[in-house]
Amino acid sequence: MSHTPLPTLQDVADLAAVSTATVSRCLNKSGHVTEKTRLKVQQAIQTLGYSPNFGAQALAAKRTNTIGAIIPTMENAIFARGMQAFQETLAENGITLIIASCSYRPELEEEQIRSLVARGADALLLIGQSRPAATYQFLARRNIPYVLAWAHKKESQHCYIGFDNQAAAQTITRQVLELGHRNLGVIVGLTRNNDRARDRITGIEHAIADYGAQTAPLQVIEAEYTFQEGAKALDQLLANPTPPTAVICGNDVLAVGAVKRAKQLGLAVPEDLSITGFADIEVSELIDPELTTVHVPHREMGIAAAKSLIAMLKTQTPVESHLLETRIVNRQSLGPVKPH
Amino acid sequence: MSHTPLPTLQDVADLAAVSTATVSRCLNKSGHVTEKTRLKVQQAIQTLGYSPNFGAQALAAKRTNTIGAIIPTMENAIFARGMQAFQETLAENGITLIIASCSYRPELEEEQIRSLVARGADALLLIGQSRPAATYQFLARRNIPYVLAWAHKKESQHCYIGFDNQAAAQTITRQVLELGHRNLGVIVGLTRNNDRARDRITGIEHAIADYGAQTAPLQVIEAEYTFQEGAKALDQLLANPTPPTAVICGNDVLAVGAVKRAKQLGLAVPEDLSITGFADIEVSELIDPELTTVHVPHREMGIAAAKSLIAMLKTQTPVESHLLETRIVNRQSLGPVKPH
DNA sequence: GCCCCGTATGTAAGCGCTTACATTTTGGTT
DNA sequence: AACCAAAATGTAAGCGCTTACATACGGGGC
Repeated sequence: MSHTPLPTLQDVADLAAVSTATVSRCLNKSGHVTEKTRLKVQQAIQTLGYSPNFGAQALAAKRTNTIGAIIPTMENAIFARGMQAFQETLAENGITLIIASCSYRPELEEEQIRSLVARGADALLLIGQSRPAATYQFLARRNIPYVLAWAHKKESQHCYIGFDNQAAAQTITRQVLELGHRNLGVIVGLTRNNDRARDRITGIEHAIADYGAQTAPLQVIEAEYTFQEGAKALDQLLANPTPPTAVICGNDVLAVGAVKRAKQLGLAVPEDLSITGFADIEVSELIDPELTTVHVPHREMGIAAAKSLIAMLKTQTPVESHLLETRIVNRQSLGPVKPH
Repeated sequence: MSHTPLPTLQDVADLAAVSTATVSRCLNKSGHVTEKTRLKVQQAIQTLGYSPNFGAQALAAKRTNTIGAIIPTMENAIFARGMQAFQETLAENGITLIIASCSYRPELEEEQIRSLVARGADALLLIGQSRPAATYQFLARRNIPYVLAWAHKKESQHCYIGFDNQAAAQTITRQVLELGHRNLGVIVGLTRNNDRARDRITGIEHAIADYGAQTAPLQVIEAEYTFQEGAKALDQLLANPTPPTAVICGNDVLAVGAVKRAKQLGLAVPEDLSITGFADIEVSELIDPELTTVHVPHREMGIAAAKSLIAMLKTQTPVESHLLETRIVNRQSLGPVKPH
C-alpha cells in the first residue's frame, strides 16, 4: 500500500503546461478548448493516471452526478428488472446510482430519503406516491427533482413514471368475470403502506361494480410479499364455506405461492380454481400451469424514469408524467368457471 | 422551489454561539464536547434543519462513508438477497451503498470499478476473483480495501467472503454418483468470465475422478443465465445418442429451466431424469418437483462482507477471508438412477 | 490562593475543484 | 500593417467542511 499522494488537477495542469481552468474545461467538455491543448491535457492525464477527486468536484460544482433510488426491497423481482434498466441508463449518461431499501416501512423510507440527499443525490426515484407532505416539502426545499415510479396518477403535481394499477386490475378482473366467475377472492400485498396494492383492490372492486351481475361478497386477504404467505392466504380463502372459484392476486409472487398451494391441495388450476397474478415476473412463466397475469413493462419503466430524471436535472424544470401500458398475458392459470 | 441557500456549518455555529470546530465535533461524535454544548448545537441543527454538505465533508475528511458494489446483474436472484443484506448492514453503520452492474463483462467491470472509485467509494465489494492484475494494482495504488464475495480461495492474498464453489459442486456430484448415475450432463453459466462457474465444473470433474467407477464422458453445456437457456441446454444434452440420466446445473436458474423443459418433453423428474441446482434461490422451492440444490447462505454472506469492509476501513488493515458453509438441500429433483 | 494539567473550545489553514471575470491570442478585415 | 471581435486561456476566489494547533477554562493538590 504505497501512499504517494494521488495526482491533482494542478499536477495535470503543470505537466500539460496549462492552467487548472483549462484542464477542468477539458474534463467537463464545456468546449472552448483547442484540439491541440485538449490532446496535451489528455496526455498528461494518462501519464499521471489522474482521476478527479469526487468530493472536491461535488463541492465546487454543487452536483454529484449521482441519483438515488429507494425501493421497498431488492429481493423482489418486481423491482429488480426495472432497477437494472434504470441503472444501465444512468450509467450510459455518466450518472451513478445510489440505492437504499425501506422494507415497505414509511419511516425508514423517510430516513433513507434524507440519507441519500445528505449523501449528495442530485435527484431521486421513489416508488408510489403515498408519503407525508413533509417529505415532499423537504425535497422541494432542497430543490431535488424526483419521479414516482411503479404508479401513475392523472392530474397530479408529481411526475409519475408508471402504469395505472387500478385500471390494470380492473381489466383483468373484468376478464375473470366474463369467464363466469361470480365468487372472487383477492390476495394482495399489505395495503397499509402500499398505495399500489390499494389501487389494485379498487380496480377489482370497480370491475365488479361495473359488471353489475350479482356476485358474492369479495373476500380480500392481505399478505406479505412471499410465496409462503401467498400459500397461506389461499388456505384462508378456501376455509370459507363458499370458497371463491377465482383468486385475483395483487402480484405474481403471491399468485405463484397460491398456485403451488392449490396443487398441493389437489385442486386443478384452472379447472377447479382460477388464479391470476400481476407484474409478469420471470417465475410466472416457469410454474405449471403458467400464470395468467398483467404484464408490466419493467425495463421501459426503468429507462423512462432515468431519462426523465436526467432531463429534469439538465433543464431544471419539471417533466411530464409518463404513462406506460400494461397488458394481460393469457397463459394457463385462468379458465372458465366450472359448471356445477 | 425556493432558493434560500441551505444552512451551513457556520450558520449552526453562529446560532449555537460556538465555533465551527465544535459543531463539527458534535456531528462526528469525536468526543471532547460537553453535554451542555452538545445540546445547544443539537438544538441549533434542529431549528435550522441543517444537514452537512456531502462534497465538503468528503473533501475535507477524505472519506465518503460510501461503499461500492459491482455485481454481474441485479436481476438475478442469486445476488439480490445477498446484496439486500449487504445494504442493510451498511446502512446500520451509516454507510451508503453505491451499486453498479457489469453484465458479466470484464471490461465493463473494470470501467465500473474506476467509476465507483472516482465517485468516492471508500471500499468495494467485487464478485469472484478473476480480473486483470492491473485492476488490483489500481485498487492498491488508491489504497481502496475490497472483498471478493461469492467465492473462496485458500491462501490467497485477497480477502474472500464466500463459499467453496468447487467443494460444493464436488459434494453434490458425489451424491448423484452414489445414487447410481454414471452418465452425467452439466449445464453451467458461461465460464469465459465467470470463475465460479469454472470452479463448479472442476468440482464435478473431481468428484467423478475420485469416484473412480467407469462413467461416460461428461457432457458440459454452457448457457446464459436464463430459464430459457437452461431449457435449450437440456435439449442439447438430450439430443445425444446416450443422453445423461442426471443433469447437474451450475445454478438454480438453469436448473429450473431444465426441469420445466424436461416436464414438457414428458420426462418425469426425477424418475426419468435427475436434475440438481446450485444456490437455493426462492424459486427452487416453488417448482414441481422442488429442486434438490446446494444451499448458499446469501444473507450471511452479504452481512459478513459488509462487516469485513467496515472493519478494514476502520483499522486500515486487511481482514481475514471468511469461508461460509454450503449444504445440500435434498428436495425432489434428484433420485436414484432408473434400472434398465 | 496559586499552580498545573487535563479537558473543552476556538482559530485558521487547507482539501481539490469550478467558474466568473480578466487577459491574451488568433485570424479575418481593411 | 493595423485593427478588432471572437475564441482560448489564465487568475483567483470561493465551495463547506475537518483538524492540527493554539488558547481558555476549571478544579484538585499544595
